[in-house]
Amino acid sequence: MVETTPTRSERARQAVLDATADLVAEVGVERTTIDEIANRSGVAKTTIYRHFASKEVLVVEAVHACTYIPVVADTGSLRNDLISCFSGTTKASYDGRLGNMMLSLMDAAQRDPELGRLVRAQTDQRRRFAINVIERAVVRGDLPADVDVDLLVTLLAGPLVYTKLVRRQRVTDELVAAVVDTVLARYAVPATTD
Amino acid sequence: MVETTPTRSERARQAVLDATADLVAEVGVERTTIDEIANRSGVAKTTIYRHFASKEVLVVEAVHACTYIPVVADTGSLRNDLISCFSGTTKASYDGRLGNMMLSLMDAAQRDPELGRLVRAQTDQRRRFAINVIERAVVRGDLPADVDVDLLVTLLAGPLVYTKLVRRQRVTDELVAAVVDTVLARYAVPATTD
DNA sequence: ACAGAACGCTACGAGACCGTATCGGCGGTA
DNA sequence: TACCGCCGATACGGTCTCGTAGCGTTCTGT
Repeated sequence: MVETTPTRSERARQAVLDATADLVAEVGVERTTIDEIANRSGVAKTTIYRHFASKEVLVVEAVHACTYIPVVADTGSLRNDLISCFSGTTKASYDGRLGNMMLSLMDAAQRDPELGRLVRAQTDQRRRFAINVIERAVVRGDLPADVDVDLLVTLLAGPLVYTKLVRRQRVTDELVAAVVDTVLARYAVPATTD
Repeated sequence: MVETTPTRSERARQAVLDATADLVAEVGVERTTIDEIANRSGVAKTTIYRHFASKEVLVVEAVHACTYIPVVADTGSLRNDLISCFSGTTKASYDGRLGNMMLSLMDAAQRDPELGRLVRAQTDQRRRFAINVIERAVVRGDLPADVDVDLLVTLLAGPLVYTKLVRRQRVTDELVAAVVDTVLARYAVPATTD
């Protein structure tokens, strides 16, 4: 990652992407307008269209640009790794802009194939982190070999996503731990948990 | 419920509400327009405004009108009641129109207080069914008295909602049973489940 | 049958938004 | 310094949507 001085063009482009992400987080995809992006970013509407072919393309790029990848620990403990995984995912996904735009994004994704792919890729990636943790545990023998990994991830991620998106409550570390412990109680070898 | 012959006015009103609910389910709250409602319903736009003050009011009423209440069994078995509860809720909520409009509704609810209240009331009602089942089980002694009811409902509802709204997969009876069994494994008295 | 209420149709003004054209100005480079 | 590329500002045409007005038509109860 060499830090080059950004050109004028790059600065404008970045300002536009930032303003777009902010706006999508605030008012949703549908209510985000090019004129307002121009106001917020200080970049002229004409210039925006020099960089992005349409509003849809811009939104996709802006959302894509603000999805980043959390770091998941590998401590050798299934419980700890899962908590790390879901805490990280939660913090990355649900605090700040990305969290605020998720509902609007998923809604818009129902009708925009490009956004649909983006949201699905995002979801799949989140799940993959958990799947990796689980598969490591299977290898270690901490989980039975025939465990339904897909179901397990859903049992873990579901309550957290539901808490955030539907109930609109904060996903605390306590909740993450409670969810992990409850679900593991079904599968895991008798743990030294408590 | 005496079935009276609907007046002309009532027929128009109902047609409008129906078309609105259809449209919201198809294209979402934001993209639903009065003109299209007029086309679909066969009711003139002028008449729509004679019945409903604004688009927002109409949408709220239309959505409200298509939320109905599932019947939850009371079999005396915690597992069976929970499965009945969540199967019923799932079928009522996530098949058909209501299921298709949930995402758009929750998104719009972030910015429309009236819709927000509606969605919250809907969510709370769904949860209350499960809470009732759980509290009956506590009274029977099938669950410890100090069980965290709120957490328990979240653990049960979360994976199902997540499957439907985020993963966009069908919520099968098998999934409901798997979720219930997994979560109960943590709390319940050793069951005769399998 | 008749009067009043309710509806349908067409047209309209106002505002929001999209995307483009035009032109003047600033900024990096030879 | 002179130039070319990129940006900013303004304005515009076109479309969509809301909500209303005017007027003729149809229904409903008496």
